[in-house]
Amino acid sequence: MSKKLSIRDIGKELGISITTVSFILNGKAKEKRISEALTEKVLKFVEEVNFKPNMMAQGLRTGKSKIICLMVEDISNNLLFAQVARLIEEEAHNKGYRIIYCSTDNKKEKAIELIRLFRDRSIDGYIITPPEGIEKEIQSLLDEGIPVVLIDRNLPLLDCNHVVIENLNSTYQAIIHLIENGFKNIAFVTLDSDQMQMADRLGGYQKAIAEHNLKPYVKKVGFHDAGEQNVNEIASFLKENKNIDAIFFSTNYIGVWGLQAIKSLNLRIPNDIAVISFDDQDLFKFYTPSITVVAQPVPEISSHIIRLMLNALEEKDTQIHEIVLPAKLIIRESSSLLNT
Amino acid sequence: MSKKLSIRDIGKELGISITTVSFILNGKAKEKRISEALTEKVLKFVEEVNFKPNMMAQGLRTGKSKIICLMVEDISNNLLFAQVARLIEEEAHNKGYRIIYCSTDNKKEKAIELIRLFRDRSIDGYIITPPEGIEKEIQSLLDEGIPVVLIDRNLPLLDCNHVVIENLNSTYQAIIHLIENGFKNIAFVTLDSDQMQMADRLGGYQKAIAEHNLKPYVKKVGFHDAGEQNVNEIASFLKENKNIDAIFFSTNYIGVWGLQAIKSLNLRIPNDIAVISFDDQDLFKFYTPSITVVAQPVPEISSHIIRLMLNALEEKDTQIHEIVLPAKLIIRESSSLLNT
DNA sequence: ATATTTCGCTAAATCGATTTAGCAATTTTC
DNA sequence: GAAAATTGCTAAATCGATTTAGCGAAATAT
Repeated sequence: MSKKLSIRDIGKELGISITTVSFILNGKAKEKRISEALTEKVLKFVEEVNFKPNMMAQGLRTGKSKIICLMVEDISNNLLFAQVARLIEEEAHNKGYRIIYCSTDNKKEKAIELIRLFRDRSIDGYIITPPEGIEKEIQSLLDEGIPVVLIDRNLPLLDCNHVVIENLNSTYQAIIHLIENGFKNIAFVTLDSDQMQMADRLGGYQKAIAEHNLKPYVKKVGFHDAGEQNVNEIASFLKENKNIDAIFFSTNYIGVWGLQAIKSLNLRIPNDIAVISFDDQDLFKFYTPSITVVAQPVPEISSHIIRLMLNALEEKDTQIHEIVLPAKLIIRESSSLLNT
Repeated sequence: MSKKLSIRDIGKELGISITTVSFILNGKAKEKRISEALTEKVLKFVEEVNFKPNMMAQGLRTGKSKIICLMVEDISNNLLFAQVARLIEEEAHNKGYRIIYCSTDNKKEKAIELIRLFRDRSIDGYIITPPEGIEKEIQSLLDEGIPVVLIDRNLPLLDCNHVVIENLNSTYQAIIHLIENGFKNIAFVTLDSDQMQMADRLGGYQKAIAEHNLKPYVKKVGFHDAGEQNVNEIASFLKENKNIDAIFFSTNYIGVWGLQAIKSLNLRIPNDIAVISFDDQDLFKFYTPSITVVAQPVPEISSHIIRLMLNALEEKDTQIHEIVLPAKLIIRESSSLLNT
């Protein structure tokens, strides 16, 4: 291949100034009163030689990198994040943006470090699943006018774009579903965390339980470095509360641990214990019996995320948007005795 | 926050030239005979004010973006890719590199388009799961001296770094395991594709079958846009070949389809049909019965990938490396009648 | 004591774009 | 027909780094 072209080469070749070329390429031909004839000539030539402006030079001059940072809990752990990554990718590319990713492991320190790392590198926008306690860092991004979209959970202290689901209500509906199917001693297993989305799911559970004068059974487990230990903890919890006849797992990986715990105790689903988990995945679909889930509308979530981000980047929309999407209860075999 | 510092500000503040600052920051103090006293003073000051050089300016001048492109089949589909993404992330960051990702859907045209898109934007290196037919594009990257590491599969026409697993031998071993457990009519379900890794897996199957004078049963299905159709095709295949007593699925998603097909026919695993799948995942671990798999050593794969890439980028190592790692047969309940 | 080398540092060019300020030529206004 | 406005374009500064070529002072050689 030949050496890379610059805007200077284009100007030289056509016998015009680089200023003119730049104006035309940036769609300012009209505004800058460049004749239509010349405009077309330049565009045609640029197309012909397949000229692409150097991003570094553009970035240096404009201060924009055309890069969006996708900061998730763990790109490999919760399928949700990889799916979002996949779904926002194409639209970003279409608008000339690239996406870098990084994983926080849901740790405050790591998230702060990553934000600091990237903000020195002129990232244009951030899509973040925020751990608790990074409000200050995010606020300072916002103060600089850098678009931020929080996803999966919100930071209530912050006035920031976010895309979340109806955690409280969808959990409430799921518990109601269990209650309507005759279950009385319904447990709720969640993370030991104050994250917004978790608090809301717990809230939905508590609301349903309180409304029906049932006894709450809440078990909190640690974060997911400790899979095996969490399986044991859930098993112990079930052994200590033998009257539990239904159980709700507040995330997909807790659901996986829970199924292991139930298997280890030789309990039958749903006869001995009914099961619902948050988040859908192959394992739940094809488990025997299949597991009822609260499924997040991943495509809708993703399209909202990227739309919010691109609109903010292109300054089409400077308002703050708080998007709350409904989740869907997908009823399978694990949550009703009638089905088996 | 205060405005962003530049190397010029540093120089002004300390009363020295920006040249000196640049030399020191680039570790060329010794080489350029800057006194130790000044070197330390500058480093201390830079640390104090937390100065970070502007990547755009550096990139413009040096032609390096400090960005690696991770081009996979589909970041959300095969967990393998998301895991690799996760595992290479940290080491790349440590060395000052960021990672952008994109998905080819295993389509030649899309891969070519993406490479063209990114090469105009000075990406320093590419980690690619190549679809067939993009040899020319990759060769032209190589010709420009841009490091490329192929992963998951190789392009045999190319002299290029790659990290793959022993597809042929590991499949061979898995089939031998079935044979040793007394299965005689062993089927192999794979993609309708000539990709290297698939060809090798088929080769391993054929070798084992031929060595034991067994009858081969090979079924090829389409790519994974058509999940339901593929389930049906596998089911039909099994109905047409009722004497099949064991089946090997050559990727994880084919494995998932296969399990659905087997379930739809009400066949019991392993009594009616033994099962082994390539690639491990939760579904196989926790399925009832648990599924024997050929598991890829994802951490080893990932560390080789990023090491090859970083060494090539830092020009520590200009040799081409062809890394072939062993995979591991994880024997579970689905592949032996003795276990049940 | 002078010529040469070494030391310690810097001025200025450069990468490739954007953008401000402004220049001739032409057209309009009165 | 002269002044004013518009048209169509460009020169040059700028973003913030790297890097080449080189300068004056001090150290060493002769």
